[in-house]
Amino acid sequence: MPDYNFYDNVYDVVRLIPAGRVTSYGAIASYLGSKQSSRIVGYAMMACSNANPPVPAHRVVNRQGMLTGKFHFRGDTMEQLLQNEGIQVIDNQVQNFRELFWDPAIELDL
DNA sequence: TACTTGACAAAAG
DNA sequence: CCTTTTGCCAAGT
Repeated sequence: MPDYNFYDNVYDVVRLIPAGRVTSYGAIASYLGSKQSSRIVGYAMMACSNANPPVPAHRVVNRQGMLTGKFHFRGDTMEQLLQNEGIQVIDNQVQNFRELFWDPAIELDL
């Protein structure tokens, strides 16, 4: 059971993201220990649809606050989900991203 | 085992 | 602000 996979680690962090907040792939990767693994985080998100329980991938965006993976969603779009949590999204971009940013390395750790 | 792909990030023009 | 290039790591073929 203690099979520590990179994916599970990512899912765990993403699930800890509070509603109304967003984070970046790099922040998660950095929290896991390797900021350069940011791509792997996105890769894990691609398979998040197969994860149980499902992770709030809509709260994970790139460093620009842009909804890069909105096309990978099925049914509801990221903007819909984010706006439902009170996040303003315009042109596939999170407004006030700087304020809504949630860094696990700062919020969780320490 | 080697090559390709990818929901990224940072730097350069 | 935008596009292009480079690096980086894991998974799939």
